[in-house]
Amino acid sequence: MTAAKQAPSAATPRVRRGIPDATVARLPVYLRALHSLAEAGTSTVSSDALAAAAGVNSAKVRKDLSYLGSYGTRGVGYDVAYLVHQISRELGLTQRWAVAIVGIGNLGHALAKYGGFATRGFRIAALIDADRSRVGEWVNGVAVSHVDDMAEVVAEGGVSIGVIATPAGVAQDVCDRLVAAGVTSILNFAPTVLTVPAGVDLRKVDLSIELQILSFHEQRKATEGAATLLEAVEAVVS
Amino acid sequence: MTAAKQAPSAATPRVRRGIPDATVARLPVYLRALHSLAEAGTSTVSSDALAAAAGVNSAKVRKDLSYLGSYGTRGVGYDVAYLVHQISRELGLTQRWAVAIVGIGNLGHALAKYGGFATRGFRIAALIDADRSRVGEWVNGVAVSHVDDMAEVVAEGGVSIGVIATPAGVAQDVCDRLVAAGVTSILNFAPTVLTVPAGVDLRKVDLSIELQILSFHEQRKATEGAATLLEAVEAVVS
DNA sequence: TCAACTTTGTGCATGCATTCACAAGGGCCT
DNA sequence: AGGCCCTTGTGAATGCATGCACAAAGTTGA
Repeated sequence: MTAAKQAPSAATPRVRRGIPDATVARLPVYLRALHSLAEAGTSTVSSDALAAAAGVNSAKVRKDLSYLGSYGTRGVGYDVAYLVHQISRELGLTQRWAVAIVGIGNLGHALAKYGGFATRGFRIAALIDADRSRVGEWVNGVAVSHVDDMAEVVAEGGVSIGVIATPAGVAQDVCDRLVAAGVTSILNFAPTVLTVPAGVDLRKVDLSIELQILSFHEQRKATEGAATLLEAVEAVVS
Repeated sequence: MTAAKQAPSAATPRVRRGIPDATVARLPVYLRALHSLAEAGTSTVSSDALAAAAGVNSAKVRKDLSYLGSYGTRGVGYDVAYLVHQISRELGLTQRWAVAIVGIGNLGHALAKYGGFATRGFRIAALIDADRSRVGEWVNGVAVSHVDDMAEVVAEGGVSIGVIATPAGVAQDVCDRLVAAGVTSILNFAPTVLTVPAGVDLRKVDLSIELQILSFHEQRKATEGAATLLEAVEAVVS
């Protein structure tokens, strides 16, 4: 069989998955909106309605969904349940990923108790901390393990995703240990830049950066009145 | 004076601030790296070194910084202290913004105790919850107020930034109340799509979405071996 | 059966972001 | 003083994302 890329005329099932990052980032939003619609008893949804629920443009919804395949019906819309299934499958949520949370401070506690993980396809398989006085404590039905036992805990739990909620100073060390233990995806909450070997995915959530971005726009708004006035004057004068 | 845009030949100070969003999002990362460098006693840094510390490309650093002005010295690099000052000013961090956190559950507690806000230019001016049994509780030196008193608390504290850490169901209502009270920037942690009037900035942090994106890449990795093998075979055959 | 209506899927144009590559500029050493 | 070396700042090219606009396709009603 020749490569489908060069010969798309043949009725080959699909060329190859090349879903853009921006689309992947929006699929969970659609998924949540679809779950809401399903609970409300809606069985069919148009791209317009889904776009409104997800807070985006309807053309974007259609283009995003078209990357998954042609799952809509023209003149009708998309079947909610079927679309939930397809997006879940594409995101890999049909299996339950085991997650380890490292750093059981305020944020780690909050994450451990956060219901949103369990309800989607994630299972908190391990809680890990460096403080021995915290080891053995139970949070949300999971016992806290010591960081020195990370390798065993990760292996036993089949953990593939690690969440770092430690102070910045130890985050890279924790990250290295997670990778050494076999974790291949990391979500970092520590306010520091981490480096990981190729093949390991890394995402970061930085609370303080989000506020600083808001600060920028807030300041811009404060000076906006004067600035737009100035621009208007310049436009008239020139 | 004619508009500088049409006549850049004149020695006008600066055209007008048009800093790209992508650059604004990276400035806090540079700022943090620069703080580290300053603490380590470094007084001058090249775009290469800063890029390494921030985890990005050096061309990107130079282009980002060039939007702020020409603050570097050719052949030498950037003065760390001066750059910290310029970025802070650009981000509006020379003033302390007052922040209100709404929803003092696990996440709200964690945010209230998070030191990263206070050390950068933010002051937690109010903690707000709907649960009357929680009102009056002190968290990190701030008393919890009831949501019905939001307008007064926001006005007294001069709050311009609101953080929503409530359950999804009440997030839009809380958001509306914040806006009515005069808040013009909102950071939403609730897993739901919020709508705000024009003139109000909205950013969201969604823990579960981040995990789902990791899940996508994790699944892709799992099937990658087979896929690349298939592609290799196709390439040879064609 | 056919026409009118609705909604998908996508080609295309536009704009934004990234990255390369290099000229311009400034310090340092002889 | 002058040349060498280093680093910035930026034009230009490429790639990615967005959103318009419309043909293709399917449904509904007469």
